[in-house]
Amino acid sequence: MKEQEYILKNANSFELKDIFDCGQCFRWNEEPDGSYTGVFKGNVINVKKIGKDVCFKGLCNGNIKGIVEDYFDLNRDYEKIKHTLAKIDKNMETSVNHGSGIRILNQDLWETIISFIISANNNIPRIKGIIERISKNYGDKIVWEGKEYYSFPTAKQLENVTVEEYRKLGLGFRDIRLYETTKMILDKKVDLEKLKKEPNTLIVREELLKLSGVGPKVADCILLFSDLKRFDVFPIDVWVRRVMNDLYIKEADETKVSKKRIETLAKEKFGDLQGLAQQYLFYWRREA
DNA sequence: CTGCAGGGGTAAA
DNA sequence: TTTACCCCTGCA
Repeated sequence: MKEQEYILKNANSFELKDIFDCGQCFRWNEEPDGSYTGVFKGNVINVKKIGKDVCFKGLCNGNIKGIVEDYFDLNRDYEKIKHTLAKIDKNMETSVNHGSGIRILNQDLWETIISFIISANNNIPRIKGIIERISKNYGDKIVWEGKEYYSFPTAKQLENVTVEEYRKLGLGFRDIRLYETTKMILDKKVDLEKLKKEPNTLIVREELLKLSGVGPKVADCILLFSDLKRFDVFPIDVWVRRVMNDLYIKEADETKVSKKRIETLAKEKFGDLQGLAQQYLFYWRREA
């Protein structure tokens, strides 16, 4: 672990609030100076926006430039993506403008699976608290600038954690799901390394659905927000259902709209960019 | 202060 | 297709 710094000059499509508040991640916290500090893949990084430049600094287990280029998806042309989406219709133009600084992070697959299992029927403050407690109890301590941080535990580190211990950390009915999924992954009933190599999104999705606590919505979130990085998925939660109904379907009762109908609509409207479209729409609607 | 609905879904009936 | 599920928060 080495203290390092990297400055990305003249960044476009990169706003801290948009990236960290758009619902994709749970381990970034705002500092008094407006920067954010987070722990990912064993690194502790602080990100600060200075004018149009982005300053990354922290403790890294490799070269910081490579690490943040990968994690923050810096090599993808978001300007082009936004332009394409904004041309679809007025709604997309508005939502893309609202979340113009969004980047879809390449988060660790294992951590993303566990995090989104915890997210089921739950709210963000509580999800963040649970993940923090899991990390503090079972992850590795990292000290940087006098403060303690904890890496997200590996599957191996959770191997002997009991359902009761999870319950004490506030997981509620998700305790058994975490326990079973950890076991399935350790036993390679679902092989995460194989998943990363599988090009067919539908096959990966089927595999993820085998995990306890992973249903359609959580599976799609994992596909989109982890380093599996699939944009041809459309996670449908209450907010996305709401925004899609308000903009395009206009049923009196949005809960009556079938998932199938929303999925079909998303595919024909947004095609292979539907995952990104979902994120702009979701973020826009939730903040409205 | 007590009571109760509901939250970024899943699994079982 | 409907319902219960743990825990916390907001609000009547």
